[in-house]
Amino acid sequence: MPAKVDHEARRRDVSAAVWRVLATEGFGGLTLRAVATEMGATTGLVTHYFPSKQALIVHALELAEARTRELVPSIEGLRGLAALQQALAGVLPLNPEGTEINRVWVSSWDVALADPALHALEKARYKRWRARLKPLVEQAQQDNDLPPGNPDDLVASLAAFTHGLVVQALFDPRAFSHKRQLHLLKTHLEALRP
Amino acid sequence: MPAKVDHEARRRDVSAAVWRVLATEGFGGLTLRAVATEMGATTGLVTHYFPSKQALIVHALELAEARTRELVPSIEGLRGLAALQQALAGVLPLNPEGTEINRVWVSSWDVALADPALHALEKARYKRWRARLKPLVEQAQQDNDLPPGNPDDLVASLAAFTHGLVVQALFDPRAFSHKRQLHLLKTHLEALRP
DNA sequence: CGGCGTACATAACAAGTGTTAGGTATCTAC
DNA sequence: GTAGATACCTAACACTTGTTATGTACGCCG
Repeated sequence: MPAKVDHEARRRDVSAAVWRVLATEGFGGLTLRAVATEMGATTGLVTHYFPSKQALIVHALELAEARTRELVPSIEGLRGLAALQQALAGVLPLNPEGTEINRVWVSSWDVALADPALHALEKARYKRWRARLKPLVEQAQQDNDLPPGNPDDLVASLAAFTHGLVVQALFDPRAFSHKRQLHLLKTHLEALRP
Repeated sequence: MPAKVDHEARRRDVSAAVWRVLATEGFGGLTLRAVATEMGATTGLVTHYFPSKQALIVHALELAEARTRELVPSIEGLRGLAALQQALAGVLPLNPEGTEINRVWVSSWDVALADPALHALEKARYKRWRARLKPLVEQAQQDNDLPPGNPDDLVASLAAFTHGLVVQALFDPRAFSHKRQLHLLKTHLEALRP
């Protein structure tokens, strides 16, 4: 069983190329050739690591989720509203990588809405995100920093606010500077305080 | 100068076909052939009314905006918070047509992020939407139904909340029933009341 | 009725698509 | 050193893509 190259590492190289293509061209521009030339190789290499384009897309989406998770700064040491604010701010396009990730994310919604399998994946991803936010919301409610009521509703509303802000910021980064995004988030959370 | 067919009417037929394709396949599936077969014609007809695919895309986006505007129910007789709630609720995917429009809308963000010209159009569209909401927000502030402060910030936040809700509802219509969407909107506005 | 310009079908085009099949080099294991 | 498996390139495949040119039918104006 030969192992002249590190299979996993090489696969990550392909991943990186996929990512770069997505960040610049969006899902509409994701082709095997684009990925191949991006890493100075041929389609043969790409298909060697990913059996089909569908597999490549799925992988790209997993990648986006993973990157999102590691982008969001640690909320260790924080709890309640402060942790929540940190968690939400971490999703915003406040730096080049955050912008990149969100571009990929938003751009994926086209394929995700058209393809049932991807649709299901995206739906599950949203669910997971809300589940991760929920305990923070509940803490904030206990601290009387957020109004009482169904925490699931609050989580959904906050997720909505955040992603809606992401989209607007992507299309008009000038009007939605980093400072303003954070200000909007902060003000929004304060306005909700009972 | 012959006029055996109503040029404008025929053009609208093409429009309708474009729309049906977008609603089912998204922008990724928008091709001249798809439009042509959708209306039982050939690519020759399509190109006769739209010189290029880019023109077709631009037209499709204008169509989406027009449909959105006529979808939103009249807010005549209403003012302030009530009008605002109505205006925002009108954007939500609460019926088949609303769902269709939003699907097209969200799906367009892929191409819109990748193409500079479309990017500019989308940015302008967002700006127009916020401008239309602004007077309602200001009225609501005067009525003390919304907290004081920069109205532009409030508008952006409400637009964010609404569109973020749209996206979540598109991906999980079961979890975001019509009733719940309206409930979330109502609760959200109430929570903002000073 | 003859000419002209519009409306569209037909069809070809070059380019780009995902997928698949050899082919070759190179390493490991014996 | 030989056998076998992996890594990757080359190249072809069958389509699909947007665009363009050609042909034809047909209503209007003179």
